[in-house]
Amino acid sequence: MQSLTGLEGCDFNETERAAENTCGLVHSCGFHARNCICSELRAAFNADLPKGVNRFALASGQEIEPETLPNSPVIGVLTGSVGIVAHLSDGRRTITGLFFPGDYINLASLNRQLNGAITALAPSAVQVMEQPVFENLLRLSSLTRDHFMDQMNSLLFQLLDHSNDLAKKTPIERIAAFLFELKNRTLPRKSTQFNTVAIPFGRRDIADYLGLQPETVSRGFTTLTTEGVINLPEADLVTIQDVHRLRQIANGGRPRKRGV
Amino acid sequence: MQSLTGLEGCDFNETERAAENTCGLVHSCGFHARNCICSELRAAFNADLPKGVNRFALASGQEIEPETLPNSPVIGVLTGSVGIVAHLSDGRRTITGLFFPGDYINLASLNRQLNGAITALAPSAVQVMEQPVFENLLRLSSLTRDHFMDQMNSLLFQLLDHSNDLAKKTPIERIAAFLFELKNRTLPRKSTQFNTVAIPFGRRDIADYLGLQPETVSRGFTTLTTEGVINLPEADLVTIQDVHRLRQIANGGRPRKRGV
DNA sequence: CGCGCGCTTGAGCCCATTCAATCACTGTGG
DNA sequence: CCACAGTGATTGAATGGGCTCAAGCGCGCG
Repeated sequence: MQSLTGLEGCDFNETERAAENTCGLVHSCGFHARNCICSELRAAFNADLPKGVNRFALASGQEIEPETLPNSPVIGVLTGSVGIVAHLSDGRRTITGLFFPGDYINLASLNRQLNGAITALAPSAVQVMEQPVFENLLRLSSLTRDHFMDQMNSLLFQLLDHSNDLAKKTPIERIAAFLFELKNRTLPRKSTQFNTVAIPFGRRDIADYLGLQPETVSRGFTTLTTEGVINLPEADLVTIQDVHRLRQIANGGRPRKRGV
Repeated sequence: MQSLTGLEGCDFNETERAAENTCGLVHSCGFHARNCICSELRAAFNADLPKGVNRFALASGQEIEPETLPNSPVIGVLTGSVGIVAHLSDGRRTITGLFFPGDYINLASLNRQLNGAITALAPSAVQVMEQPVFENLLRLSSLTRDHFMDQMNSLLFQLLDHSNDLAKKTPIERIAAFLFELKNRTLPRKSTQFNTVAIPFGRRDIADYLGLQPETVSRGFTTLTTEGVINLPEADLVTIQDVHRLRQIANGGRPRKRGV
């Protein structure tokens, strides 16, 4: 586990980050998308960070090889963005899954293993729960059970939608859909406006997530900008000018060949 | 629910189909991929088909609109192949998810809804469990809980792999990967040989699942055939001649541009 | 048989990729 | 303070591959 830098306590700024959490607790459990289960964790184990639960700060680009983790744990994302990065034999890179604060990755699977490395796409913090602890928590708290089922199902539907994007959408449509995905999945920062989406990582990662080349992503953004659908004051900040049109595009409003 | 044809009992040939199930029971629960939970269902409710659990036969192409089902049920696939079919505004068609006997689709999600229609890609049979019944079953049987968690996680990893296929693989690579997916996910029929894969639906559906055009799929199959990697004695039957090479291809061994 | 349907094969054309250059920005050291 | 390299985003030009349109073929069915 040399790639993991253990934290003495938590050296990422918790109070600053707490604002990003729905639950608002300083000691976030990482599972705070809808229902916060911090209190459940505390009630079950009488501690905010019981034995078998550890937190790590990950630098941008830092990887966790699933095989190196003990007890096939559950990994919760606290802050930042985490992706599952797979490589083909000739080096092509794909981000198959995207995880934001509140999402979790369950590495416990009897019959199937995860392809790819868990990679921080931006400075991130994760919480690693060893499988026995996790199972205990599930057994003790029905609220947690429900939350997890829901969260898992939600992620599943998300992936189905993403498959839809990758399968038949044109580059611009994919980008439009991606913006909505970000809007839905990431919590809006207080400082930003309504229709503003912060893009949490670079063009290359966007491209690898959308099945495109970085250049194509760049071109897509400029096209959407010149058409007045979006604005990008900075490379990692998008303001949506015409939500209706953008939604139209995301839903197939920009086919390859204009219908004859 | 006019699109559903209710069954008086079960008019699909159970004894014939039972051979396809791991559990081998005549009354298959539809959740028999690894562990059979038929006995759990029976123990919990004292019946093979408790109230709130119904079976339906679906003709090829027949759809179930998720919205028309009561109590956001859990749907288990008993026989055949079921897909989630989504359409873009201009008619482009995508099969975002693929479900085989033993898989299930959980429509209970508080925060997110399923995009697309549940569609039988071949003559199929499904089991619809209303949510309350399902929850009861989960509550009563820890074995079922474990099985479901595992099944869900497995499906999730499957989808991640599929995203990898769609994002960066060339058509031929996708087809190769698809063959392995079929090989892994569908139970081999007794009558067939070792390295034989039965393709359970047509080119169009394959194309919509792999994000290609039917013509491209066809071309891909012929290319693989002429290269001696596979044989296709019939349009829906593939025998793998060179497993090693096919795996190589599925893993990125056929880039767009041969390395200069 | 004729018809329909689905799979296969062929020809031409967009358009995303590829290769390459430029630009914007950051941090480092002289 | 500027020069410099390094990184990432953007823009440009040319290519090739998958899509589109279309025809041919094989098979089951009325």
